[in-house]
Amino acid sequence: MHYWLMKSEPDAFSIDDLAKRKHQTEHWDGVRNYQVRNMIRDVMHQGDHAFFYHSSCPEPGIVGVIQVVSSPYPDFSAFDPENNHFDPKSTPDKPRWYMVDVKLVRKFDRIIGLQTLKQHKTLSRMPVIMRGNRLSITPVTAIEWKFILKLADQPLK
DNA sequence: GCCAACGTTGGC
DNA sequence: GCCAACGTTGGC
Repeated sequence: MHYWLMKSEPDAFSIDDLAKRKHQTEHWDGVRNYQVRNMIRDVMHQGDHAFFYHSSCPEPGIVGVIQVVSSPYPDFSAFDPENNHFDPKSTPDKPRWYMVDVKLVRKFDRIIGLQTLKQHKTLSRMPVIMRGNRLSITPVTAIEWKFILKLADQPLK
């Protein structure tokens, strides 16, 4: 069982978009980075939980929790020439890119902002708070996971 | 295999 | 819109 943090630009796909999908479930396509591909394909499992992170937006931060509800399978958006993430080197016979389906578990009452994440020493090793981090999916430790959930449920002063 | 050029990400 | 960081590409 693993924990993850999954980034998405809310302009492209937000947690509210996920909430509107059938069964509040959608495939997480578009990963085109080998490190991330390898984690999806080789480490990620059905049942894993992940934080949904909004990036490149007015208020970047963690906005909720999602769950991996499929095994990894070939990212078919790579096969479609009309798709932004089309990759002619990936074919159904020899897929290069993989994805999973994710389901909404909960949306936080408030965003756990990047600034908040940076304030806590417990979270100082999370890649997401480091400048220049380019991985759209990163592992989260059990300690970080619990700590962030506590933050999310802490009453506001 | 090196590395410069280029493209993308993402915070600000 | 700027720019730092870093991945990818391609010439050699």
